[in-house]
Amino acid sequence: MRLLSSELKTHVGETVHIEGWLHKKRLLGGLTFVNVRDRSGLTQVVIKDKEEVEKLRGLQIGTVLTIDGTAVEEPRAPGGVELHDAKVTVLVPVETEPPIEIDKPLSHKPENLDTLFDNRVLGVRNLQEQKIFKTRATLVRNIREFLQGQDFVEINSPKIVAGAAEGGAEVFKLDYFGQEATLAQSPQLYKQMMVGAFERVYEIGPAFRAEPSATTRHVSEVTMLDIEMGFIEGHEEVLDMIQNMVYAVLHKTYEQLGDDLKSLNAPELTLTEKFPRYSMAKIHEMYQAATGKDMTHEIDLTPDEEKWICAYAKEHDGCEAVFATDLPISKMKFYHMKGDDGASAKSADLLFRGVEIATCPQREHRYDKLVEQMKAAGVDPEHPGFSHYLLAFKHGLPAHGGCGFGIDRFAEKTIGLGNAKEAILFPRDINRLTP
RNA sequence: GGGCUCGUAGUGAAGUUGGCCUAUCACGUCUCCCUGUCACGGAGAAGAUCGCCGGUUCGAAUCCGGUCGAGCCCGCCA
Repeated sequence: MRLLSSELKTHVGETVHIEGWLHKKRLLGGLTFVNVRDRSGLTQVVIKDKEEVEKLRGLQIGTVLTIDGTAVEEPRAPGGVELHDAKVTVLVPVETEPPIEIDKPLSHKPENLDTLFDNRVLGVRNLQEQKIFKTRATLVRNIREFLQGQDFVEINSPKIVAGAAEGGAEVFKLDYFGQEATLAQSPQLYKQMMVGAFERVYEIGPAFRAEPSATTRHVSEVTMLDIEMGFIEGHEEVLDMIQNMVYAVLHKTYEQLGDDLKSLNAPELTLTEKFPRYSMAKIHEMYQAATGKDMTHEIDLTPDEEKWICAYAKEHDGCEAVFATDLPISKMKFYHMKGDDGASAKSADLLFRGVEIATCPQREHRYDKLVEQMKAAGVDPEHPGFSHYLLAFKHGLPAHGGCGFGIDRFAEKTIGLGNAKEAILFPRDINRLTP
């Protein structure tokens, strides 16, 4: 019966059997320490029998083995328990040394992330690297828990779609049994349609962007959290929901994984329950006053402004998350709702630790207005790709809004990494299609 | 798409105003020593035609041209 490393402390004094990977050997002469890795962590095994140690001669990290031994309480051992009188059985011997470090933290210049990604399969055996992906998984789990607690229904929309429904961004085209199809760049239209059924829906899944972007923030296959909620009283209600989610999810994750985050050098969490909100115009103004650089002609925040306003909000408001509200109408898509002033859209970007992680607009839910905005945007409402979309509106959609929220960037910034790709197991960008 | 930068043992880095480079260091690997290590320690060894092609020069990791690969920034966005 196999025990996990985390279970040993409740089996002190017993003869136990563990299975895992050879993670580290330390030969001290008459005494050898062997670390065995399993899904719950490391077990320290103490071997004095020279014949048992010889079984591991020439075998590299990654060797699959079992150990039978006695669990002994030992304050000097990591975790307070170790195995004595160990019998080693090698199941899968590994004689090739790993191409990258497994038993020590990895280090790399940004230029050499390539080595990291090329060897990702083995790199994630590194416990430090694993923490990145366990953190990411915890963030996602906590997001699901929060949204389910708010009566959101998780949906899955198709990723193979007919034509560029949304327009704008570049899409990947593919042959679909003779028809031209594209990979979905967002579940946007589908989640809106589903408001008519469930009021509150969300989806966590891939979105495909064929933009030839090459930055630390962009990949061509991105994991998006899409949220949409109906019967809102106003745009503020959408922002409140997202703010409350981010606040709850980050606090919970920091509580659950505090030690891991610390060892990854993640920044201390600095959040207020209410995230500060500044209009885009106000940010341009404050940025100009602070730096002398005039960005008021920019329709969006520049990356430098995003960093600046986050630093400002942390310093001035004690919060690392901040909303940039009242996005200019020139940035508005046809399904967004115009602001009351007519010059802005009811939309806001959520910025966290220097980067945009979500866009949170209210949608235009009135059929006639929507059709009007589609025409104004050069989108043909008669196009077959939009008939089902409009059907939902014709048969009654309440006021609604939501967000597109980048999971990759959220994980990256939570951990304090320098590149969103580091938070993606197998990133896809202009140059990378494998592994 | 535009701009800038980088390419040196399996891994991470130093060297880049040409000569002291027969290329340095750390990790890893191999051999030996070591009974409480936990980034163990000690002694030794192997491992690099300095991305590739060409040029300048008495002499090139270093300078020039080309080429391939990668990174960062901008645009765009999550």
